[in-house]
Amino acid sequence: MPELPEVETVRRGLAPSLIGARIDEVDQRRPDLRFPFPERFAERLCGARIEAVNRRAKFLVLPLSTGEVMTAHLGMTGRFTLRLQDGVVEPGAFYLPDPPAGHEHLAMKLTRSDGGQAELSFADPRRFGFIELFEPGTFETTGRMRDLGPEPLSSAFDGPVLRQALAGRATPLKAALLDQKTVAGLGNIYVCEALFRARISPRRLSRSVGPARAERLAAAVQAVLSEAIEAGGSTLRDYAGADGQAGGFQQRFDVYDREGAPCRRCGAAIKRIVQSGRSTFFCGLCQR
DNA sequence: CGATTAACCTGGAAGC
DNA sequence: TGCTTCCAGGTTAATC
Repeated sequence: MPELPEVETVRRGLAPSLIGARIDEVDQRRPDLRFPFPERFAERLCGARIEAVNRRAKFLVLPLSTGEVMTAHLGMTGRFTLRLQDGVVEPGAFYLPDPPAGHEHLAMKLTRSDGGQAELSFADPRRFGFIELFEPGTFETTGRMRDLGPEPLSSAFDGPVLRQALAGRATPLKAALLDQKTVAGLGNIYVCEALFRARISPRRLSRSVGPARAERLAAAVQAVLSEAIEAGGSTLRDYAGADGQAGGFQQRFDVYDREGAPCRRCGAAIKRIVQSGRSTFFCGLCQR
């Protein structure tokens, strides 16, 4: 389901109920998702409090009172559902309707910071998602986290940084931007949309991006991600925000899933090609 | 070494 | 109404 804006939307929805909550019970219903659950997973979580609900790239990041850090990646179809018990639902509290039957792989009982009870579950039909636990002090320097590129919406990302990350690479821009080492958090939708806004061809070789194009592209990445977050993400199939509401950004796609439709800028038909085994949508006239 | 492809899974939509 | 094929927001192991 998710690229950076969708994960950020989920983060914002979950945070009010999860921050300060204590994990009372963990019901792990299978040994693995995309990867095995962490060793002694339930044991390490029970009794811990969730100290913050953060995001890094497409990962939700939950620092715990034990010093360990839990991370969750939603893969393509992962979804968190929060059920609040009777009597503690407040106006504005959120609730997700039932997740896909038969695919709730994890459920945790929580006591919220206000004393109310809640259940947080993770459902994922395709099981491309995964949940990990980092021992104290090892988050950001271990495993998958270590190799992530800069956060696109942080001051660590700009035109020169992007140009440097692309320098010398023979791969098409589309593939380079999907690579989480180049910049962290983009996926198929927002790569297509950012390239359109920057008027750069997805087939252009990364090493041919000069200072001007790098500047346009970095700005386009930041603009499209910011606008998508503002709209609550994009809802195509499985994804809904933490409050169960569909995102709205899919209404504003310029190119993604618009094969044959007129380019909003020049009117030419939007093209679809396959790169790295995935669909790329672009305007063959506007994007060079 | 870097760059491309195949594989991991399920379900929904489209085609016959 | 089936049955088959294709496709999907991601990551990574294997292969060039």
